[in-house]
Amino acid sequence: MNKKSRDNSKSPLRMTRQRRVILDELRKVTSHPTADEIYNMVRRRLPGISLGTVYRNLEILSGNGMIQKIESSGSARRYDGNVKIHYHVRCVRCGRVDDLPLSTLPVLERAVRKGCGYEILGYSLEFVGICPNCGKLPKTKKERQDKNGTQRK
Amino acid sequence: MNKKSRDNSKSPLRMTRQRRVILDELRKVTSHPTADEIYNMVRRRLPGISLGTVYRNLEILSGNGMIQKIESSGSARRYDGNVKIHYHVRCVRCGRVDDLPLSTLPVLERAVRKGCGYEILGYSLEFVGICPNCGKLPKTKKERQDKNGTQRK
DNA sequence: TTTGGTGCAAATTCTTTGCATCTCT
DNA sequence: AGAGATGCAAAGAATTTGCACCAAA
Repeated sequence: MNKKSRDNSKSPLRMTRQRRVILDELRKVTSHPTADEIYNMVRRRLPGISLGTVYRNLEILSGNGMIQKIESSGSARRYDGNVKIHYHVRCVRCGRVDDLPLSTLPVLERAVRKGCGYEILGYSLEFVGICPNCGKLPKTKKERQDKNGTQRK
Repeated sequence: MNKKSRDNSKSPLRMTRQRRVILDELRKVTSHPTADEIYNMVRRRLPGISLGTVYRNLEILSGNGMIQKIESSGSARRYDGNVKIHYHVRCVRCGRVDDLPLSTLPVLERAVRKGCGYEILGYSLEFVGICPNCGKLPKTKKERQDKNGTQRK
């Protein structure tokens, strides 16, 4: 984790065709695709690419701050070509992730830095809800069963 | 799996020995164990229990609001016997999760409910940092490579 | 009794890796 | 040239599930 600015022990990022196309495809959409979805998007342009390469590149690109990893509620990891700080809502039914029009948020970290013993690096915040599409559908079997689920709020 | 309060279509939760012991063990600790760790804790009392049963019960218990699921940063799911609302810090190095002495937090949801199209159910918030133990150790190989990582803050 | 629960093992899903071969810079 | 990247396939880790038998209520 760190810095391009201060780490000169690293070679520069090599821009292979695969890497360029992955980055390009990811920047074209706002759908926060999973690795597999990206694989399929990229495959239209580079039929021979492998899923492993997609995973490796997503890891490298996010490691370099060129894309953003969105990992949370137990489901498949998603990626975001938009690196600016912003927040997401995840649909508990279909897993879809959307951006939130939330400009600023209170500095949560300050409240935490006091005596918890950890060196706080940041926080991850994600809203959960039901997307417009799923809102129209009846509840899933699992939801009917679930009285409470992961505690939220 | 389900309702006690408002859903009368469901049978009440049957308290099997396995379920009772899992709940009991989980309530004894504050370490936010993973399913596998819970499996090992429970096994000391019920040597014949299977991991599948542990998973099934953790799912049912959290579905009934009797325990809390903590799922986030891509690593193994963890469980918390403390159902009261509180927040966690996760160590980015060792994955350990601790409670945070954070009393209240601003009502984040209000800011979001406006036009995002979702029916907001809540949010999940987790702090990330380096725990006291890991703070003493040198960086991992992975950390040295990672110039940025999942965007946070 | 009867309905849900259990143990076991196999199956899934998502992600990572070893290795021989290529290819950017 | 040579570090780093790729494709392929196999390996992993975490979690879920089918099924025949068992046990709470």
